[in-house]
Amino acid sequence: MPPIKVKSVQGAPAAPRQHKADAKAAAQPQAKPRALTRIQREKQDVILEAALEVFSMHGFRGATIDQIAEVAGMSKPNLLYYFPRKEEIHRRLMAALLETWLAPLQEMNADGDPFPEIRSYIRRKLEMARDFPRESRLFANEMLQGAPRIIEMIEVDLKNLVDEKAKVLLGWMDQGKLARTDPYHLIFSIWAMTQHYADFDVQVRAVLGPGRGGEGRFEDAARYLESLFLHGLTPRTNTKGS
Amino acid sequence: MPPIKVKSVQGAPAAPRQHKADAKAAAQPQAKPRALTRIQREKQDVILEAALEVFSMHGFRGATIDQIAEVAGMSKPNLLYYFPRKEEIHRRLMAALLETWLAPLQEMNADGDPFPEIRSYIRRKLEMARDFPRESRLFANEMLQGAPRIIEMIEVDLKNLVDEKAKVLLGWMDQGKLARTDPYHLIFSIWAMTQHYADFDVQVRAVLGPGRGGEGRFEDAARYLESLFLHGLTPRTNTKGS
DNA sequence: CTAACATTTTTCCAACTGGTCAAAATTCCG
DNA sequence: CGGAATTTTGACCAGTTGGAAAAATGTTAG
Repeated sequence: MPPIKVKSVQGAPAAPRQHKADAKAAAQPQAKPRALTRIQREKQDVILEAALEVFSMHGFRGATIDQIAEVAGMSKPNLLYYFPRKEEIHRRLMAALLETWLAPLQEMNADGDPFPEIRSYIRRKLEMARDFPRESRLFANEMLQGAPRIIEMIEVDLKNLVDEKAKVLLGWMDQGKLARTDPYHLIFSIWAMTQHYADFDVQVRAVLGPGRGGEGRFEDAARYLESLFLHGLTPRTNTKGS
Repeated sequence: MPPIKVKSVQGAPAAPRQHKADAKAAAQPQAKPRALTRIQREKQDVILEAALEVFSMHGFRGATIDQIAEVAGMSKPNLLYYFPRKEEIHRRLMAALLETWLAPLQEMNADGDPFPEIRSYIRRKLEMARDFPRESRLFANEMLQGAPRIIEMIEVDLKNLVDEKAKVLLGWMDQGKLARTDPYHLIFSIWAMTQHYADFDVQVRAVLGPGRGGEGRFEDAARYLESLFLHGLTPRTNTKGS
């Protein structure tokens, strides 16, 4: 599983509070947003990075602005200069996350063959669990709370995407290229297993122990999942494959 | 999947703060714990139930005593009469939870045949996801935070149990009754998929939509998982099984 | 260099947090 | 019933929380 390049969690700009710039020169019909400065871009990134760290561990309510500010290496009021409220930070994080999160599924291609496609989808998701565990936990935290801040995106964007890919899977089944099962639960199972290695990482490492819980665990997981999805657990005596 | 009976989350007693009973009659070498009264048992149950609700949604730090007290229908000081601190409530919840959580795996029997055993393990876990989603989320929340309060139980009790069951699986593989794969990741995959239906329930329901997201979703999941674990996704033209 | 703007710090606040305490209300039991 | 023990309440507290205001300091284009 070679290194992959996925942009870290970072979304569209949101200029810092325009101070009391609205009081003076009210002549302008719209306050011109005035492109972000270098410092703004940098600091916002630092803050989002710190917020990812904290939110992903403690959830929205369990995270405090002070803590995020400390991790970001700045004072709380300074942080609040860039993001006027806690919710705003979280929103930015979630918006960027969702894009990143859906990308692997989008890549699943109807013109390809099911097994290579599913195999590489699993690989990509597993790489994300390995390389972006905090993003994974941020997502999981939001889900555990009932997804209050992203429910409509789940119900619309995600649902549409899954519906579309479920049709692709059904198409493959009709062509006899894939066992006939529930395409939705098929997708869920891939999500579940790959998320697991990020979200329950402590447990995975503790159970595997120091010997097998090292970096190799993702390779082992990938191999296991491939064989599970390919043949299940039924023993095959004629083991002649590569 | 018929209804199952698993005791709700409730652990060993922990007598309420003995007031300032220690000041008077210091003659006694050990203060006799004095069995719990009816009210104590009842109220503690009510509190634990409320705490389960709140902790499972917001995690330890995100939950507040006031909120738990409100859900439990009592005042905060009254709640604190039964559990002197927040951590105590959480501990009780976790202790009871772990027992309940490990039970299904313990039941997996080396003398049985692998497929019926694995099949019913999956069923039991899925039933727990359906019937005790809050317990599942409580567990997930603790994991997401790095399991600070139960790490040693994970590293000892859980690890031992899994090591033992991994040997059972390996035994089956040696007998040619089960495909040769990684037994640890096999167990992880069952955990992952079944937890998913409790922890990511919002997502599952939203994606399945009102039509298929109803009660039947657990039956569908059970059927899908059975066929996945049995044969994987490879199409079988000679569909002659029952 | 300097005015205009961007950034940072200091100070402050009201609401909320986990938790205490004594007094009042209730329950229990002989 | 009556007294002892248990349970509940209301007032309170120190520390934390999200956030506001304004003053102080940097930065940069003209």
